[in-house]
Amino acid sequence: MKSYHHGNLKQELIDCACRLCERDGYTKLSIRTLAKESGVSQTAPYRHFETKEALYASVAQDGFNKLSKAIHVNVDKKVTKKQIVDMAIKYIEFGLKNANTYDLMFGTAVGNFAEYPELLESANSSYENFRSSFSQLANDSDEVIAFKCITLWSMVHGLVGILRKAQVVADEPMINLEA
Amino acid sequence: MKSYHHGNLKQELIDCACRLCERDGYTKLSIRTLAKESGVSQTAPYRHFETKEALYASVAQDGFNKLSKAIHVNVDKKVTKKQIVDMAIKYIEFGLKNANTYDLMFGTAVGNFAEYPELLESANSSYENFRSSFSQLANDSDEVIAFKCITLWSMVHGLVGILRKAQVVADEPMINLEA
DNA sequence: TTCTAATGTAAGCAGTGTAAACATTAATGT
DNA sequence: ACATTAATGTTTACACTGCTTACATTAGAA
Repeated sequence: MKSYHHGNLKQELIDCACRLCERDGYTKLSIRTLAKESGVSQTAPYRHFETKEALYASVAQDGFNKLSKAIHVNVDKKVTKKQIVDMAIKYIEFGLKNANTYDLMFGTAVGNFAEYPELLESANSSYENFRSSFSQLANDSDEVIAFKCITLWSMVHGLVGILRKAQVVADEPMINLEA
Repeated sequence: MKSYHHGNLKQELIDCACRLCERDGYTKLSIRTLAKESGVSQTAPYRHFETKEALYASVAQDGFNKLSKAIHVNVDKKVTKKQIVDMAIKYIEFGLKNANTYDLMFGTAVGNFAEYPELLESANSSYENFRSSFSQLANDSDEVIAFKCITLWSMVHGLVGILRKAQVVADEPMINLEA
């Protein structure tokens, strides 16, 4: 006894897409299977996502929101070096533990964030986490803060990529975060 | 007056794939259009590439070979810091100028390099360029050399990713390599 | 209660990767 | 020189994809 209207389809599609993207990688995701999973016709998702890229954008947005939570630092008080290092480690852990979602966030599947304002805001908000932490670390100019951001971000982002690739190439992890 | 056999199909497919992948991104490439481009039936490519991933592997391999050339340093004599910095810059330039190919080399499109021995060798050879440069820079232990490699590689690899993403987000390049 | 916008369905198009059966030719062994 | 075999090409077809169009149902506003 289910009604014609689903009631909460959009959110259910997003949740399901997040799950499947992280499990199998976003390339394996099809709108049809997603619709089937939600017990709805194969074209119903198009009422909520104009294109597949728009769906990807929602998954990526969810990823940035989770990333923000994972690396969040209390910036009301002064921030210590240790907290910055902690943030870096949390970032790397996030990248490795949510590898497939991470690809969606930093890959080319979503071509232009500006087309998805909510995604853009979530992404910028993640960056703001970085920025405000550095601004509470020392009395730096905006330029220096930006430079420190880019430096650390490049390091952790690059490390995530390299570690994953090294795993593929060497068939065993170079660094074990559990240890 | 063309013969039944093409004569040089495999290499022509690779060349064409490299061109199209770099121009449009590897997701836009289809085996059928590739076949059409070479004036051959749509299933002919399968005589030379078992799967599409195998074709990607060839494109990625070509990318690693070009990367090796781009960052190559003469390691017969001692290597200077300036040469290392030059290498880093060349690497970043390569990543930004061959962005789509770079995705194929460091993304997840080719899942396991070990399945493509030639690709694996080209990739390892690129790494060896890094390693041997550092080994001619100072009298370091293998561990220290490896650490320096990972550090620099993470930096440049991460920077390539971040700069590209920032371009997407900010709609204008943060750093202009031409300047 | 009527009208409209939101949300669902059905059918179908053009394109995809790839498998299977068959055709042609180059290479090889006697 | 000729028969055999392996390499390389073609045809046909299947199951799947993103997405469009036309239509059905229903929730909420007038």
